[in-house]
Amino acid sequence: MGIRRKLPPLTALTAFEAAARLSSFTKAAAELGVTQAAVSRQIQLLESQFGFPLFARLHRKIEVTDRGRLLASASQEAFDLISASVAEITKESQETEVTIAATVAFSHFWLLPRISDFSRQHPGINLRIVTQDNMPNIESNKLDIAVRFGNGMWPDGQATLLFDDEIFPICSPQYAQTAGKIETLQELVNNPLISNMVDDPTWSGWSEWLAAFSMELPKKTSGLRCSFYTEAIYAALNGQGIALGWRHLVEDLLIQGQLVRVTDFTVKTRNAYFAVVSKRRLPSEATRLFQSWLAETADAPAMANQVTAVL
Amino acid sequence: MGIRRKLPPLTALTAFEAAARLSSFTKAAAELGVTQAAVSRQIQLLESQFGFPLFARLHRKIEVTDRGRLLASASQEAFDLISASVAEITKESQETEVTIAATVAFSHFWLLPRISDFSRQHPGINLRIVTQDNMPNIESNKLDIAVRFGNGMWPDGQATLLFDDEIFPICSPQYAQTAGKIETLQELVNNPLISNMVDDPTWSGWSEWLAAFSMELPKKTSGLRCSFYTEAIYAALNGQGIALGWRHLVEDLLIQGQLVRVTDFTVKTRNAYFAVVSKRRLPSEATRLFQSWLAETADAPAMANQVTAVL
DNA sequence: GTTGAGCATAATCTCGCCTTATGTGTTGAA
DNA sequence: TTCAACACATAAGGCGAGATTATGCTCAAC
Repeated sequence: MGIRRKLPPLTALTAFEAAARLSSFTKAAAELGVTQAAVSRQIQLLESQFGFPLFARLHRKIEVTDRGRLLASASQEAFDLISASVAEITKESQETEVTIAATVAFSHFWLLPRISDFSRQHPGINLRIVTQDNMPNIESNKLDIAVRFGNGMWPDGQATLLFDDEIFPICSPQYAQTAGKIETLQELVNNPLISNMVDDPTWSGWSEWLAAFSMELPKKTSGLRCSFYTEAIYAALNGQGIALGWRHLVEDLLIQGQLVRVTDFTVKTRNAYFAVVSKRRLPSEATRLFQSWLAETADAPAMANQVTAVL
Repeated sequence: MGIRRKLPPLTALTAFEAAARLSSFTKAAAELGVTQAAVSRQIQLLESQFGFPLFARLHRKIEVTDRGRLLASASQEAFDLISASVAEITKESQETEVTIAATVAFSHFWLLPRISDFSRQHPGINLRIVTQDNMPNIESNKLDIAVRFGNGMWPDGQATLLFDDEIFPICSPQYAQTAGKIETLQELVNNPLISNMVDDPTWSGWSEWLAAFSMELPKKTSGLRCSFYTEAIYAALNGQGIALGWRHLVEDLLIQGQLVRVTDFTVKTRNAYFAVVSKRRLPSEATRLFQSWLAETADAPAMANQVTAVL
């Protein structure tokens, strides 16, 4: 459909769209700043070109036909689209605020511990972080950047890869000491396994993790069942059992020695973390700076000396 | 935004859109059937009006700027929208096929038992029924009508109410006889309660139904747990316990005496059944006929003599 | 250095679109 | 019934947006 499409005369279409919206040639003419006759002619032109009427001429009013209604709604959408785009590229705001959306876990364990580094580099830029687990819509929530986990295909924005991830069991050093050496997955599942509620289908829980090694989660398992991933990690920090650690989320805690890995078994996730920006909006300079900082920081090795969130 | 929007010259915009898409003024000119100079002038006009370049002029090629890219993508979408709409209203097909989407339960218990009536009235129209539980997209699946359960607000189409619904417990006559009289909800929950898996948030299960009477579903309940609603109803028909009956779905079976109500407790649903048609497409005569048949039949009382699906 | 591909610029023309003026049909008040 | 008023249609004519033709400019390739 892209190439060689047949478009009706667009000036005529604007006249038609206004007339349909206002249900009046005269009002449409006033809105467009032309005479009523001009609108009448333009619409006749369209109608003769299509070969059917767009309006039913009633006594002192007009009424769009079914076909006309369809065309009017499409035209209105189209012109709104153009108009919004023009407004977007025309406005020259020195935007100093950047709004970022991320999940609770990502925010807490990755973004917030690192964010001060960005603010130090760019003191003039104000960051607003929207922490929300269900995927927010970029347009309607006025987001500049959303950090999402998935396959990189989203309809509302352009995604750039931050990093893949992998998942492995972790626990506190104390717990590891008392539990003793864990060699097999069978030994592993005899420990209390800390899990959390998931409604995100891309998220992996214990049963999916074990399934990667063709193992089933035993019917009867002990271990906490938390509402959020953050709580699961804190439970592990408190020595209450073994949780699933997502590498980039727990890396700081591993380096600081607050968590340890209990086995070498690990699962690489099929999905990955992406930074998503709107297709519709022009990224401000501040947004662009944040995006490149995000990409750089995602590439950089985890920092041991990093101060981690409230512990 | 609707009124008095400021649009750039649209002919210039078509030139720009083509140039951006083809990355060449010359090719754009060829596509539009004008000279290269014309395209060049139009784009200059746009640029001077905006006050910034839309293309970076490189040596033997051009490259859209960031702002240009945004405008180009919006323009392309807009023109595609118009072009599609024009194609839709221009085509004059005597469509004789109507494609209807509905859930498994609605299809099985309501639509299919009644459909022959429509075919008898309109032998020339071929019906294609897409039975699918997750909500299909109207545009991409080329649906003419979708029957949906919800609040009537969907972004992709215009909904007209078919009927409200209510939910009450039902079982087979044999089961009712052996179970004896059921007066209270407490007696009710002591029976095996047949349920089915739900992922639809608008769907109500036993716990939601009981909650309407400020009652909790006991932790320990007996009763089958089916994958689909249809299976739950068949389980009830087989006398395996008490299921939740949706009035319009089980009405035929009630009238035929294959199912009976066990209590007068009933819950009116907040949502309702709607027939949804695309905003983008012009309903064919056949579609319109089917839609009015649907509305009439939904209004009509249930028919006892109706032959019901394979039993 | 010469060539040539692709965009810019200038001068000119023309037809698409607007305006003015008037016609037609319907309605509602006198 | 009549007539004024309102809303869209139609006709004639003018003007300017946008097309054309012709030529210039620039830079990479040979």
